[in-house]
Amino acid sequence: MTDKKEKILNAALELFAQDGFKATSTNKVARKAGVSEGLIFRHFESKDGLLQAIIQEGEKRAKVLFADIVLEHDPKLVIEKTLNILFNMMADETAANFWKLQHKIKWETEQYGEHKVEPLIMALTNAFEKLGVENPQMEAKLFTLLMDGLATQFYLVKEFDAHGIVSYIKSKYRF
Amino acid sequence: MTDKKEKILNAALELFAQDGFKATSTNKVARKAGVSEGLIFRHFESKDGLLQAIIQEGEKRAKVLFADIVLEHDPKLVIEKTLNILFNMMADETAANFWKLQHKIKWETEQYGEHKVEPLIMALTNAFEKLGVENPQMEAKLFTLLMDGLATQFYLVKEFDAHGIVSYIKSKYRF
DNA sequence: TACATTTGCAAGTGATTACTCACTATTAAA
DNA sequence: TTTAATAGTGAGTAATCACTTGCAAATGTA
Repeated sequence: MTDKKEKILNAALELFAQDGFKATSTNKVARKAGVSEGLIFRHFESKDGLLQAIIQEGEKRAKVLFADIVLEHDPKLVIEKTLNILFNMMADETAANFWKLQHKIKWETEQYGEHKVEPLIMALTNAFEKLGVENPQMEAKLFTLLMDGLATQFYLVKEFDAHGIVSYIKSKYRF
Repeated sequence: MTDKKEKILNAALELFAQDGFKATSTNKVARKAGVSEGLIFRHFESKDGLLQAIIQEGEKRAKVLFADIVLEHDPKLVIEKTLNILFNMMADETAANFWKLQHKIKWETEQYGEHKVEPLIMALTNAFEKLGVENPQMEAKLFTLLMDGLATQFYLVKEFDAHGIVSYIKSKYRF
């Protein structure tokens, strides 16, 4: 990975997350990265290729994030850690852009990527079962619904009180 | 409202909801509507004006939908009717496109439109209070979170079991 | 009828789009 | 040191973009 290639990725990530994929021109990306426009196509073939590279990196990060949860034995911690994903998304500006883009792009491409969430649903189902919940699978699905709503409002609602809501949810799920 | 003006609105609604606002060219809209491209600008001034016209129509529909809930006295019915909004969004193809666009456009413009949801949150808060919930305001906010998650998965997850999830939620909120 | 307004179209406009191409600079093995 | 591959540039390209203009047809109104 050359220096300029990484600069392209970073610039693209920020612009795609801010303005959207379609609304961001390759010219803009090149200027922000301090690079000739042609270099984008040398490295990524097409504008879509550039997006795919960013999304792939996102999948990697998601796997790392989910792995810690899937391996967790304590059901209460599975739930808590899942909710903490939201705070992980706020960690720093790069991370924030990263996850914002992942959510944003879902609506632009209309692809949710069910397979990515599947292991998380399994882990949650297992956790709820251990906790004696009547319908653990439904409860797990409901929980992912909540996470989606959380992300939506976190990114789109001004002055959204993430900490307040999350700690309220945690108190509700404290068995 | 002339016949052709309405055809433009319908074509634009469908295309914007399917492919997104930025990704849809005025040329495409005109061709789908069976109309000259110039006519779009005669009636709506700009591409953005066309979008605004559609969104305004959406706000009207939202008001009608919410009014029925806000005026409801029975707290259980407030909750049930709120959840039923999802089924209202599935009523017919036009309605589906309408609400899909409203959700999609949130991410493209990054504006959630808090003020629109405010009366619904008030109604829900009131309902939860009547039902003796400890923290009715938080519970109401949590409920809108759920509704956002519901919409997200309804539009983006293939084979999403809307009826199953909604009836599960209803059973959870049956006090 | 006469006149004014609205509705509509076809053929433009300059700007911007994603992408290509011919070429040079740098790096790294042989 | 020669050779080959990779990294990088800058000036193109045709196509598409939102939008304008001039003029004709339809419609309302007195």
